[in-house]
Amino acid sequence: MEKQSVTIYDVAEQAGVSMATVSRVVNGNPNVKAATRKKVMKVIEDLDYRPNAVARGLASKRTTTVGVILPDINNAFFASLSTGINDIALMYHYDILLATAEGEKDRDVSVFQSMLAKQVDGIIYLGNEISLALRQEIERTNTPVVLAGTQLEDTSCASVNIDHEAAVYDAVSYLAERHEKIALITGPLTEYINGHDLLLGYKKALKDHERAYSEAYIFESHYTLKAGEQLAERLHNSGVTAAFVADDLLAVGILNGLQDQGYHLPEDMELISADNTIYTDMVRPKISSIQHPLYDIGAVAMRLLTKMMHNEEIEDKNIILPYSLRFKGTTK
Amino acid sequence: MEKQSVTIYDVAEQAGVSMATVSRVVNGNPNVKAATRKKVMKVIEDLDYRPNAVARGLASKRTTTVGVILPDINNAFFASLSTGINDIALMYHYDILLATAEGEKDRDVSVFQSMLAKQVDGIIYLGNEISLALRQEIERTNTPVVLAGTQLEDTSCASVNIDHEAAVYDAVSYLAERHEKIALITGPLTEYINGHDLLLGYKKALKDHERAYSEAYIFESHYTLKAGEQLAERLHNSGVTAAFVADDLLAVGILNGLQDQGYHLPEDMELISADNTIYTDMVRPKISSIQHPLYDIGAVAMRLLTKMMHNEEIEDKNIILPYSLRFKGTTK
DNA sequence: CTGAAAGCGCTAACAC
DNA sequence: GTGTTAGCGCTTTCAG
Repeated sequence: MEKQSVTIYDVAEQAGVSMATVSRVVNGNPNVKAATRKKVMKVIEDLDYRPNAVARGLASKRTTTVGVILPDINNAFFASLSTGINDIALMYHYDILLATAEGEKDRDVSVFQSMLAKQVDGIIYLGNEISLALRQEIERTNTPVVLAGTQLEDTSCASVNIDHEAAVYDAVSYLAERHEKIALITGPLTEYINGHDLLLGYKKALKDHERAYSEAYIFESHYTLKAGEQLAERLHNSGVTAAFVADDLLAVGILNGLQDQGYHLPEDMELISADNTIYTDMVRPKISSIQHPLYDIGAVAMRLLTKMMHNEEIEDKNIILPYSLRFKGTTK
Repeated sequence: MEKQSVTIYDVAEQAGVSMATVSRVVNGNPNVKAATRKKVMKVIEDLDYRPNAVARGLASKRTTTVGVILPDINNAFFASLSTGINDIALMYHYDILLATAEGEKDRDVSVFQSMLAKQVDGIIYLGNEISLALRQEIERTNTPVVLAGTQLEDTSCASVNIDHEAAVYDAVSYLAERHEKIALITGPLTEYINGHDLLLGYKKALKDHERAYSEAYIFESHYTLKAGEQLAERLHNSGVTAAFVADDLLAVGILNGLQDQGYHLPEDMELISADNTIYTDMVRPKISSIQHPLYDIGAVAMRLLTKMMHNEEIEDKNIILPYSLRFKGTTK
């Protein structure tokens, strides 16, 4: 084991300077004579010195690491967000400590605490929901936190978001021009977004277009292919002729379920889904969808976080990004 | 800013014991009298003491963090692998430092080095390819590294893998029972797996079934929907009546491209794809596919890594996991 | 079972 | 410009 790793002290000795000088060179501090710098660099090269980031973190109280908490990697929605985060993090030279928050209860809190223990410089939390316990943790810490894609009534915590209510409103309004009975198909209604934002936008759109609201048109499901396929028949039997689906994967399931039973879209049913992920382009007809700027949400969230970590001035810490509607094959 | 974080020293003082004892309590060291432990725990609770993992890492030389390097988060293939890694990491209480290796040249090496600098206890590298430069880095370090889903001729580095050659052989053999002209559709042939393993298995299957090999049946493409759609026409015109496609997304594109032009599967063309990701179940007909145990690869890789990190005995450090064929709608 | 003390490798005043 | 000197918060011998 020739792994007696070389330290800043070894470099200093070999170069005939002090540790402080080596540190300056390593950190690009300009207060070093060019000749000295060159000499030190040479030794660093020769000895193949690699600074220990842990020691540096302890001494400087900054780890250049940010924590990212998300519900599930296996989800194109969050993967897109992550990509935005990753690109900006790279740009600002932050590494990413990643963790998933799903699983047993309070996993989110323990994950959050574990990240604080590792002294991350900031945390981005992705997810539809945020528990009360976690909210309290966020308030307790001084570590900057940005919520991305997470709805929150109070605006005390920095966030980057989508206006779900307005998006649903637009989508349902579009459908209401031609349909009487329009379904709202969501995930668990106990989740804030499904039960609140979406429902609000949906009801408002119905009202503004003088369409009747009925609980029979609300379908609570899960974000899986299978759930969609199973729901299809029931959906059609309910008499609705159009639907807004809160998740792309679920929408694909519904589309397939309907088609497997011989129905045609958009003739028999108009469909608008939620995220315009690649899923919507993989099926035929392609699914019309709201397009949220997923990548941008991640990128903007990370950018916001860097500002907070560097104590820069922030004009607005609750950002709402615009969306658009993509009309493809499942709408007329 | 009431953030003068409480240290182990504060706890020791308040509890009237030494730092060492607090450390023992925190680390579950049994050599502490029950009464003392209780007293210390109480103070920890009262002061809301949270150990600083960075300091701990510096002192103990273990960070309980593993690095995971992958090409792209936006890829169901790697997302599945990551899930396996994540679950096992969680089980062994390791956190994950995640980084993507795509982008400019030698990004893989700089990412790798950056992880070493952060003193990760081990690294898992996911990806089809591995550069020579990175290979050298891996050899230089004492930090355990496991390659997952990465082909490598020499077996010096621990790895968990798929037998691509055999899988392709089986798939093509199956098609060869009914077809004369069978295409091989891959990503860039410069990549080891595409240009070597797949090609070998493909040729062997053709030979064993006395089917002619022709370069005209080899299609080099990219792993995107669009590439597949664009390839469809050309594929059909080439005269082949069956194809093995090395990537699911690409396969979906081809399926759609063919169907958009009025062809029917499997009548006009039999298709077998590579990874049996959810994509293959989202389209109609569902795509027949090789099923690699993606989750398991990740899980086994992480398990292997834990063994290496804990210096446990390892029977075989080059693991090959079995695959199976899933016959769905694009084969007869 | 518990305490004292020596670092882990680096940064950050503060002198010179 | 450069060196000196304290720590950062914790683990870990080594005594007792």
